[in-house]
Amino acid sequence: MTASPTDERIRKGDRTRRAILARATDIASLEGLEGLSIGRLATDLAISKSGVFAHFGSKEELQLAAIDAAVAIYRQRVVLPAQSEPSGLVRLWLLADGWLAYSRERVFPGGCFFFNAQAEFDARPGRVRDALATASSRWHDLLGKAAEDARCAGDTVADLDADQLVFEVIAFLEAANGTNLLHEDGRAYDRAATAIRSRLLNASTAPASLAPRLTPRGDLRDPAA
Amino acid sequence: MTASPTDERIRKGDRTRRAILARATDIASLEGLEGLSIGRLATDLAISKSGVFAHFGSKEELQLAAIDAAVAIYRQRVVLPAQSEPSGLVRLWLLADGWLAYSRERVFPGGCFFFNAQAEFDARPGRVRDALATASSRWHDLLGKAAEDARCAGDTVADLDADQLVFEVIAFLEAANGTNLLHEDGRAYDRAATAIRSRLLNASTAPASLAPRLTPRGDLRDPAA
DNA sequence: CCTACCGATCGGTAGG
DNA sequence: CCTACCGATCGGTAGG
Repeated sequence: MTASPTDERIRKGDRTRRAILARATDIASLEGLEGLSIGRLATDLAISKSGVFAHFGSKEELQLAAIDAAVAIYRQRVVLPAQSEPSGLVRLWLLADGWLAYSRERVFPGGCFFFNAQAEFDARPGRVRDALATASSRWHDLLGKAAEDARCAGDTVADLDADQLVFEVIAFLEAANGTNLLHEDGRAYDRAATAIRSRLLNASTAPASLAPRLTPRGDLRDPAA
Repeated sequence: MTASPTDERIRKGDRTRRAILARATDIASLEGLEGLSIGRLATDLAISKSGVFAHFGSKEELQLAAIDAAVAIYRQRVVLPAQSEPSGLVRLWLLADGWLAYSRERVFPGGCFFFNAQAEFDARPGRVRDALATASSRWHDLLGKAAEDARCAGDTVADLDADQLVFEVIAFLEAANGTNLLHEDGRAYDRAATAIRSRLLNASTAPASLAPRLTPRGDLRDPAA
């Protein structure tokens, strides 16, 4: 069976929707989710304003769809690569190091999509803020689970405060992103990696054997360097 | 000599300007420096739009004036109270603890003015971004000077990396502000205070005598509690 | 500080 | 997906 004209039309609609969202997440990372305007998206993509509008129905729905799209990219880029790692502390490191690469390599041109969106909406009640808070909680929980796994496996000091550790790790990630963007200072990523490595070794019961596994991403991709 | 009509008019103009900027910094902390609109300021203050406009000449100048006003409040509230402290490490603590109080007590209703403004402008070149980068650098330098003072006085380990310590302290402050705003979680401030205290004690050559001086602000104001 | 106005852009709608 | 349109609001100006 060949594709029907209806299938074709649906597929084309999906492609347009994806193109809109790709542009929307980029713009939002640079100028904010509120700075995102339907008219500008239309101009950039050379379609009509109402053509963009029809895909979402309101600006708020567009913002929510952009958040979903950004979550999917984040999952692919930061979360998935670390999921097969069995050791909690090493998984925590891979997640953190993957996040630093995600920020440094400008997967979104304005730096971490969520960093900007959260600062923008943290004082504005509504569905957008709720969606951002949920995404943030999931990320916290993912790191928290890795820390708890490590503790249950006896890889950390018995009285490890997993929430405190996660708070500190995330603080370093966001500070690296923010400092790098505002001051164009690449050392911020090194400072964050140093701080996180130090915290993980401090929590570990076997720092000597953990240390060589906390290598930066670049070393893994290019072992000859 | 009594005040001339001209003096009177100048004084009234100053009062209006101050009222505009007080409102402007509050709005900007909640909705961003770009979300700040001249028309809305005029409505809120019950004066005409061009009346607001005349004080600044452009929206960018209004934004720059709002940053200056926020810097003055920040100085008064966070920087000055710690300046008389002779010990570098204790001064660093007082600055950090004062910052947490400034965020927690919502000196600006949307949390730290600079946290929001920096996330908003860190990817937009221009005078506003430059002013924010300068303010950020001054804050970094102020904390860095306190750390260097401590090191020169022999209060820290000899090979202390002052920039690394400052990076970590600021990371904890901003994470506390962001987490508290997005999740309405007061524990974020305790986590930041715990983390900073731990870092300072770790850097100190005399942690046992330093520890009792790293008390939270509330304890100082109400010793009976 | 005011009124009155400008062109541009905003989100959103009607009708196709 | 389109054209054509709506009221509201934006930053900014003219003239006082």
